[in-house]
Amino acid sequence: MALPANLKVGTTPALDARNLELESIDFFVRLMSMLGMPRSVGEIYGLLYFSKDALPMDQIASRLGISIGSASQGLRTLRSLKAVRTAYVAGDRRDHYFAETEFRRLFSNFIKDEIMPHLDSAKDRISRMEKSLPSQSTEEDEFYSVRIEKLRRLTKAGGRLLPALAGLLKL
Amino acid sequence: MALPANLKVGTTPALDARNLELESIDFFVRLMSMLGMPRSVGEIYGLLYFSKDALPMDQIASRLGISIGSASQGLRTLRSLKAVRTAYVAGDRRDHYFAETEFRRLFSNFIKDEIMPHLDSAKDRISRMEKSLPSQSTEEDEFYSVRIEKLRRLTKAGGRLLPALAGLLKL
DNA sequence: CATTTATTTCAAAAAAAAATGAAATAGGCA
DNA sequence: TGCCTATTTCATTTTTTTTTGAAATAAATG
Repeated sequence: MALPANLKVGTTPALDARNLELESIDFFVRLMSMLGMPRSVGEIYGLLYFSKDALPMDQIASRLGISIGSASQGLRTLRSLKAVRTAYVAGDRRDHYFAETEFRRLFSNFIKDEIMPHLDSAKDRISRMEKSLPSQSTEEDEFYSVRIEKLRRLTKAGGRLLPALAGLLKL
Repeated sequence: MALPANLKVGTTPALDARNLELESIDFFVRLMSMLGMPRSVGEIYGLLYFSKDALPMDQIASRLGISIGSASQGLRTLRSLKAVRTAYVAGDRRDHYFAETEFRRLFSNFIKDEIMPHLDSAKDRISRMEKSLPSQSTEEDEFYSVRIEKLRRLTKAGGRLLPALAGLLKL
C-alpha cells in the first residue's frame, strides 16, 4: 500500500477546493458554536471564507443543503456582526455575499454586540444586590458585602479586558 | 407614596439574604449560560456564592427546586472546573459544597479545560487544509494559502492570548 | 455484614434551540 | 402599474440539550 512520497493522490484542482471548503466549514462550525452561534451560521461563514467569488443566498443554501430560511437568518446574523458583506454583481439583482476576514474587527464586533450588553445588565443586578444589604453593616454582613464587591471587580475587569482583547490580537 | 429616605422597607435579615441569593442565582445563571453551561450549573454556583455555610447536595437540590440528578451532574461539572470544593462537616456523612470564589483561577481552569482542547484540534484541521493545496502554487492558489495562513495566525494568537487573559485579571 | 443513607448513572420526558418551508413582503424591471 | 424574482418572516417540525426520576452503586454505621 506504500505510495511514492512525491506523488499527491486524489488531487484534482476542483476536488481540492472542495476539500478545503469542507474543512473550512467544519472549522468555523466549531468555532462559531464555541461562541454560541448556531451551526448554520458557521456553515455559511466557512463556505464563504474559502470562496473566491461572492455568492448569492440561494447558492449558499443549495451548496450547504440548508433551507433558504436558514440561509436568510444566518446571513442576517453574520451581517449584523459585519462578518459578511455584499458585493454588487452587474446584471444580477441578487445580493452577493463574501466573508470579511479581518478577525480583529470581527472579534471586536462580537464583543461589543454579544458580550458588553450582558456586562451592562450585570452591573444593574449588582446594584440591586447592594440594596439587599442592611445599611449599618454588622460583622455578619461583612461576608455579603465582600462577595458583592468581588462581583463588581469581576464585571469591571471584564468590561476593560474584553474590549482590549481584540486590540491585542496581532494577526 | 413617598417614604422617608432613611427608612429601609421590607428588609428582614432573612429576607435580605434570600433576595441576595435570588439575584446571585440570576447573575450566575446568565454568566454561565454565556459560557455555554446549563442553567442548573449556574443556579448551583449562584446559590453557593452567597451561602455562608457549605451545603449538602440534597439541600442544594431542594432549595433550588431541581432534581438530585441535576444537582449531582451540576456539581460534577463545577467540581471538574474547580468552581466548588467540599468541606468536611463533623457528624454528617454528606459532602458539603462551597463556592470557590477566586475568579482568576476559575477562568484559567475554564480556558484550559473548555477552550484549549478545541484550539488544539483546530491546528490539526488547518494542517489538513494545507494538504489540499497543490504543491507548486499557481497564482490561483495564492488566495487559498493566504486564507489558510490567516487561520493559522488566528489559532496561534488565541493559544497565546487566552491563557494570558486569566493572568491579566487583576481583581 | 446487613442496613441505611448518600450519590451516581442513564433511559425517558421535557424544554429549548434551530431548521424548515410556505406565505407575506419587498423591490427591481418592463 | 403590474409582473417577476429575491428575500424575509414566522408557525410548525425537527433536532439537540437539559432535566427528571428511578434503579444501581457506593459508602458509612450499627
